[in-house]
This record gives sequence, structure tokens and C-alpha cells, in this order.
Amino acid sequence: MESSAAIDRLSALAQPGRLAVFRLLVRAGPEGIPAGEIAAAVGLAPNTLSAQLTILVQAGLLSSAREGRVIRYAARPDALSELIVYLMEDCCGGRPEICQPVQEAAARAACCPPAKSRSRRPLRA
Amino acid sequence: MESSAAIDRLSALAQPGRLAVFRLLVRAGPEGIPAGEIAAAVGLAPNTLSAQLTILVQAGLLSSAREGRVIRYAARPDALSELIVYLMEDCCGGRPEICQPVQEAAARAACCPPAKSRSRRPLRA
DNA sequence: GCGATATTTCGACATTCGTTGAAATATGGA
DNA sequence: TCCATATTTCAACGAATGTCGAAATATCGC
Repeated sequence: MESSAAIDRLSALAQPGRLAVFRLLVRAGPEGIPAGEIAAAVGLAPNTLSAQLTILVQAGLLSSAREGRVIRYAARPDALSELIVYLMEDCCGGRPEICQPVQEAAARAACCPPAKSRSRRPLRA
Repeated sequence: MESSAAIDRLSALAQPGRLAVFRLLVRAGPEGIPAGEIAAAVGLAPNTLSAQLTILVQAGLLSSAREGRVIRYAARPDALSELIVYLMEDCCGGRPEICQPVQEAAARAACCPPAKSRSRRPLRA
């Protein structure tokens, strides 16, 4: 991931309204939510929200699809993972002991069932 | 982690100079780097850098320690892990299939030796 | 104490950002 | 076609941001 793209994503998320929108959409899953419902949920005027959605889409964090009169927005999980990878990238410049806590924390946060072959204890116990 | 703290960290990192400084210091490890050397490395005027360092410290991303005439700054890896955990938090609201790719990417980025008992293939192959 | 070095603080400036109200565009239904 | 709904676009405003030059502060060695 390029530095300028990372900055675009970081600054897209670095604003209360946009962060709330993104988290809402991550929670909502792949189906996404129509713009109007998002506006109601986060308490933003439709035009204000529209500007914020544009920023999030341009940063690659959201996708949008028209469905009749409604435009449905959804989070792009890959965009978040790319950003996280970029942020962790430099941890490991010959110094694994530094980024290990980061790695562990990230694994802990991922409360998903283990990816392939790994079951030690119930996560988020 | 609180939402406002997350925003502070995101917006602290959402600026080219500050992101460059943070990455430099992550790479540098726990010993950190004196302010003057940082300024030279990232090409910022000393006073400009000072302002950016203040923002990074206030966001909790850096620590600083005076050593004689020099002030040495170091990255706080925990701050990054907290931020990543916060960003990943909502992935898993009943929808593990969404955040799984994120989790895998994070694990892949962490090029550290496996935390405890896990060796499938050379990471970053 | 004095001078030199390292860093920060202050004041000012142009630029960017987030919000608002009003108008424009797009879609679907009568 | 005409109207209602959903969303965006536009112009403008105050607030916040990043950078600069100059001055202040802190520390060290003489």
C-alpha cells in the first residue's frame, strides 16, 4: 500500500462522523445500508453525510450501489486490512520483539473462529 | 479504547510528516531517536517537527525522554495495537466471515516468529 | 557566568475542513 | 407527464491545521 493512500484512509477515518459511519457499516456487513438510514443512525444532515460518504468512498473504505431511489453503502473490509498491514509493516524491521504485542493484540481482536488449524481457547473469553 | 482517543491517533497519523516520523520511530525501536536526527531524516524544520512531535505524543503514539541537551523520541507499540484492535472491533458483530480476511492480513503483516505454537509456512515468502 | 547547541514556544499566515441552506439531479409511481 | 422521495451538488461561512521566522528556554563545556 502506498503512503498517500494510507494517509487518505487514515484521514478519512479521523473524523467523528466518518468513523461512526464506517463502524456502522462494518457492523452492518456486506449488504450495506442506504444513505438515508445511515444519516438517521449517525445523526447527520443528508447533505453533510453525502460529503462524508464521498470522502470515505474516495479513500476506498466504502463501496456504493444504487438500488432504485436508494443508494446503498457498504464497508470494504479489504481496505481496512490493507491499512492495518501498512501500519504494522515497519514493526518488523529486524525487531520482531517490538511488533509481537501488536500481532497478538490484533489476533485477539479478531474474534473470528481460527482461520485454519488453531484452537487453543475461546477467544474473547 | 475510546472513540475520541482513536480519532486523536488516526488524525495524528493522517499527515505525511507525522506518519513518516512515526514509521521511522517504529523502525528505530525502543531506543528512539533524538529530535534533531528525526528532523534531518524526514526533512522538516526543527520547529515544525516539534509541533508534529507534540501532536504524536499527545495522541499517545510516542514517548519522549530528555538526555542531556537532546530529547529522544520513541514509538509506543501498544498505542498502535490499541488502535488496530479498536478498528477491528466491530468486524465481528456476529459476522466472523467479514473480519477473517482482516485477521489473516494482520497476522501475515506481523512477520514476527509465531507467538506460541504455529508454524505452517515461512511468512512474507 | 558565557557562549554554543538542541529544542520548544509564540505570532502570523494561507490553506484545508466540516457544516449549512438552497438548488439540482435521479428514480419510481399515479 | 407530474409529483414525491432520495441523494447529491453548489456556494459560503467559521474553525481548525500546517508551516514559517523570530524569540525563548534548557543543557553542556569552557
